[in-house]
Amino acid sequence: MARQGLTRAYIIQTAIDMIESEGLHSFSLRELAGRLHIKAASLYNHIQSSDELYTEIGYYAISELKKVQLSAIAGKVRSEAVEALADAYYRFGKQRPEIYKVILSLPMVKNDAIHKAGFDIVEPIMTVLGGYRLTEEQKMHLQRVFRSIMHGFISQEEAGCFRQYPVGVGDSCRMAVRGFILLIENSEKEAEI
Amino acid sequence: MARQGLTRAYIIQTAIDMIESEGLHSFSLRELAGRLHIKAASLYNHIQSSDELYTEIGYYAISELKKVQLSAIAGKVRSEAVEALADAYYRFGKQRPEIYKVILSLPMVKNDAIHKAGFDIVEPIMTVLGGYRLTEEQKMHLQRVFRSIMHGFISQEEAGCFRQYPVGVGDSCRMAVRGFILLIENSEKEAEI
DNA sequence: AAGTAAAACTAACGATGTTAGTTTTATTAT
DNA sequence: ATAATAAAACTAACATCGTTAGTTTTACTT
Repeated sequence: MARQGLTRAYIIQTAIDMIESEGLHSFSLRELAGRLHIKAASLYNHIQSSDELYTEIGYYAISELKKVQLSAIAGKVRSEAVEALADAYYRFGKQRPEIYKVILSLPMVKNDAIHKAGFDIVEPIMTVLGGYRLTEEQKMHLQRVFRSIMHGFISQEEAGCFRQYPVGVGDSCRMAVRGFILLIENSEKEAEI
Repeated sequence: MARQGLTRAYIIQTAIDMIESEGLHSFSLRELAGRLHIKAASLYNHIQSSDELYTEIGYYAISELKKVQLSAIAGKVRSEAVEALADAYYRFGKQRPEIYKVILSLPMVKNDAIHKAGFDIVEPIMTVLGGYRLTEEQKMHLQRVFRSIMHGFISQEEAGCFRQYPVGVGDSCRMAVRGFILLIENSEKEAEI
């Protein structure tokens, strides 16, 4: 039964839907095939391997994350932009944790297209940092600091590492962002000398 | 062949050695059993499940991480202690990445003993923060900020997310710690008012 | 109407964690 | 020293996983 209308894009989207609704850990090629009313082996007519599928899903996640970040900083600059960016990042990780996890599983070692994805991750924060008077080297460092803070909060909260104390994690995160802004402003002063 | 001298502790230690030397992803109960010269099914005379084994390994990793942190801050206070703590944390994650990964896979949802492990993770940074004039709530937030920064750097560098720019990741991390210290000092001023 | 290529199928392989039931060993009690 | 017991090994099997090989069916092209 060579069914028509079963495209690669549709398969990937179905996989994304399943991962978002039922979790990454319970996802398998056989479940995906079942949802598409085909056998698992038939998937290999559309994809080369499960790695390839996860890579595609990772690309999707990165582009979604980039999208919410760019729309969050639209029309904003400096500290206001930083706060909006952080808020968008945090909300994405909290609202779509399963898809977010896929990003990290991306084999960044690989070549070609992954390079592009790497810049998609970096672009929003680099744009915001462009609003400050900083050297290129400072921007490279600060971009990493921002991503570390945000990823640290998201992944640890998701893992349940932040349950110990009765204070809101969102508040903790905003405090971290305040510290990050302090660091940017401090770096700006150093750059002026 | 009911071999003598095959204790639960020895099995766990063997698993740790294997994970550290050959990586978490290539570890399996059958490989572990092979190294111990028994069959995989026989492992179940000593452990209840692979989850239990990973939990034990996670406890080990947490205690090791706590150890290096506590020895790093011995005799130090305030910013010097923060920097030493961060340095020890970063080095641990970099030198023992496979074991570090197990910590996060710990099912923090669970009850009882995991609670203790949670406090082992928090204790060193809370000790250092004790050297500042901060409210309890500030300490709770700042402890999370510290852990997020450190975990963010370690896990993203390990995942290869920091390959884009030709500046040292260690330098980026030290910059983040400087920002964290700025945030602490800033919080201290607010607490005094 | 015949040919071709895409896309489905069945069947199987090796690996994973795990369980049930059996046999061996080491220690304890008689 | 011998018999009983409990611990710890065994074999065999199950379901699930990703994946491959080879076959059959479908839909489009000539």
